Amino acid sequence: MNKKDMVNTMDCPVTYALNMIGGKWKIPILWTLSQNRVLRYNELKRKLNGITNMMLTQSLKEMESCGLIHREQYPEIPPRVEYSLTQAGLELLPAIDELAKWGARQMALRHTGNNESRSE
Amino acid sequence: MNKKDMVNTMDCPVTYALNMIGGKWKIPILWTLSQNRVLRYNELKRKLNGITNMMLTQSLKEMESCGLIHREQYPEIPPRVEYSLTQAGLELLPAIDELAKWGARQMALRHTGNNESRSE
DNA sequence: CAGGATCCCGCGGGATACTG
DNA sequence: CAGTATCCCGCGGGATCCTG
Repeated sequence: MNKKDMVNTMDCPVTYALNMIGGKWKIPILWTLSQNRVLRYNELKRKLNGITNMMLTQSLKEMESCGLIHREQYPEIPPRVEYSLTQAGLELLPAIDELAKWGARQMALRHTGNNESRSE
Repeated sequence: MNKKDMVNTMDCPVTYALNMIGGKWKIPILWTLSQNRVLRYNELKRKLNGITNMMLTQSLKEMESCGLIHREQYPEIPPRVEYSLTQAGLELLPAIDELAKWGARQMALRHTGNNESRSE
């Protein structure tokens, strides 16, 4: 997520964070990597159903240069590249977990039929 | 955030959540409302520097129909409309807070010069 | 296997003007 | 004051093919 979405990066840590993990695939990638300590390129691709090479490569690169993801390349043939979360990436998980818990609660309320309550 | 970004809504609560709060302005709006119990349309607009009427109105509508935001309209003249967070909206704040804390930490590390550490 | 290069389209979202 | 209505552009991201 660059340029036009860099709204108030400087004044808001939330926006700053979203600039790193925004976009269609980054959170799914983080999530997938959090459930499998380390994954190869094609493993990751298979688990992220529907992602294209371009988007996967690009997302990984951006998150790598943000320090969220670690890329380990082995000089073998055929090539083998393994991706994992860095410390910063791991520290992001609690936030994503909170989101997940909230989402799960909302989904539950949805088909319980119970929603819409006021705060005042 | 609709259509093309509805990736795996059904299988992932995180994606489900992001479908509600995705887009350029929704989190800033939630954030702003969380710091001012209740705000009128133009107050909100002034605090969200740079947002257009269209985006503000549209974001508010979507979040209202998601049950995140409560809209109270007073039959006065000139019109007066007040926005506040619903219970569901309030419950979202911990997640946003986690993001904020993480973002703040990263920003700090940034100009400390210290970044990039491995998880393994 | 792990990507790179190109082409292309849709829609998210900005600017501007108007209204009850 | 609190929105609507229109026009328009850019880029996020898909599809497809190519390569070390």
